[in-house]
Amino acid sequence: MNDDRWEAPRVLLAVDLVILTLRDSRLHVLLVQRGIEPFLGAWALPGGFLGHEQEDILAAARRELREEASLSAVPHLEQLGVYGEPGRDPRGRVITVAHLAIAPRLPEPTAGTDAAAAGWTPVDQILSGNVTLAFDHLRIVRDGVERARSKLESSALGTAFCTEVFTISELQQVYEAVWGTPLDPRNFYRKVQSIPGFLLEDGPPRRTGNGRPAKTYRSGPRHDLYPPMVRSADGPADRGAE
Amino acid sequence: MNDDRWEAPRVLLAVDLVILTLRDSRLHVLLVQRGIEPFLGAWALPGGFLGHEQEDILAAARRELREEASLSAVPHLEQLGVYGEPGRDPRGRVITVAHLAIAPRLPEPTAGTDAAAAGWTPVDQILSGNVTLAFDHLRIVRDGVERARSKLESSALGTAFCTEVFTISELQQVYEAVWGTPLDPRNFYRKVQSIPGFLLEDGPPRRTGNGRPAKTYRSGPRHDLYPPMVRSADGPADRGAE
DNA sequence: GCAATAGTGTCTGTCAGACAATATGCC
DNA sequence: GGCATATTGTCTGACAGACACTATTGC
Repeated sequence: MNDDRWEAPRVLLAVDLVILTLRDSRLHVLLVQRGIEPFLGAWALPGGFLGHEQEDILAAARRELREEASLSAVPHLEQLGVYGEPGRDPRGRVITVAHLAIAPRLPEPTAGTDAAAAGWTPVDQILSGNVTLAFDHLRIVRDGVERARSKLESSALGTAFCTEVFTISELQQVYEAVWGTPLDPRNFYRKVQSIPGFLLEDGPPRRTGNGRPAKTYRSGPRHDLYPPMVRSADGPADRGAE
Repeated sequence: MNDDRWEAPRVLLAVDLVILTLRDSRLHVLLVQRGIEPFLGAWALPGGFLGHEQEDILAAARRELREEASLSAVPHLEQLGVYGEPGRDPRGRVITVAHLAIAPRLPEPTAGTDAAAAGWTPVDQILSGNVTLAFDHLRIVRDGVERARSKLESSALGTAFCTEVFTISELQQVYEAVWGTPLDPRNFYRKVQSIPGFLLEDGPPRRTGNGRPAKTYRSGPRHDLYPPMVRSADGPADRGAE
């Protein structure tokens, strides 16, 4: 750190949330319509400033999660990164710590204190540029989705999109929605079964809607998957070069 | 964001650097011995407060890299994460943005303005707890090393440890040192060759020390490796569960 | 029976790991 | 030649992707 006699600048610290969920087999993110300046009326990620000087950052994120998504039991929450370009906020130097939250299908949110409206928006709508976001929130959403995609490969994060008890085909729908790729149900079935500690069989081995009832599972103790799930590697072409 | 009339708290913003390099085939990290309170005399990561209110975070990290490691050409620098538990610094609420820097063998550093001493320390000395670090810097080093290990798999980061022109066995030493695993030279040779865009052949196909001269290469245009390098998967046992 | 979904078995190409064999330098 | 390192070739087991087939439900 630096010299003590020199006065270091202070900055405003915010947290923002990329809350992802699945609705009718598509990946959605929670957005709020801003009710205050700046960017009044624009869509933005839910978030807010640190509540008080001693509040923990993760605790602030959880608080916003409760306040803006009325969600008590937090399934998964992790730090995504810091976004703090000077000039990103006209109110002064604001540094925001973005967080990624994964949740099973949540109820339709209601507008909060600073938001004129709130709602689930399909992620592809945002990534394709059809919805414009305030601040640098487009980039944050992009980073959050990419993080979710890659964490699906190496961790049991996919189960966080599901209810506590789920079937393998439900889990498959999660992977298909987040990765945006169709998967072979039979190979998927074999794959997830072969990863030790990923899934635990649940009591009554039946349930479901139309055909043969499926066994039910719950998330196993292993959070880091080994061997990992791998994306089909179909497009080795368009992967980032340079 | 929140209500405008309410006064949001301000925090001190710092950057810290995990600068990794290879010295005699072992992974080292740059540490400085603190010359000021708090933790006077303790070893810590190089870093410092934001220079002025409008300084970009990455620019601040680059500045510290220059100042504390006397390094002009920055080979690789990326954000590692935010560390900001309340109480981690007695001077007040300090949020630090940790960065990961990878460099080829650097000269022995000299003590900077706030540092009584500076030096390269073997990473395993730190991870095994033989060296005690100030603040939460042990955790930051741990996260930085883990990030470097996993990025070696999916990106061309390994070449950032090498000089501009290098041989394949030199690159192999990088992988072995960072991963802490011996690798078969023949399979390694085939593997890196088979990844398109990873390596470019350099002009004079000769050089080296004792046996047959090796072809020389430089880093190719591809930064994301596909297919990825994979760690031998030897220990599926001790991977993190629960 | 038929439709629909769940779950199993088998084949095949690819690839990582083991390791033999060859090439090219220095002494 | 002898040693050391670089580079190529071959074999083998594991595994992902394709896909035929069986099982169990509702109608």
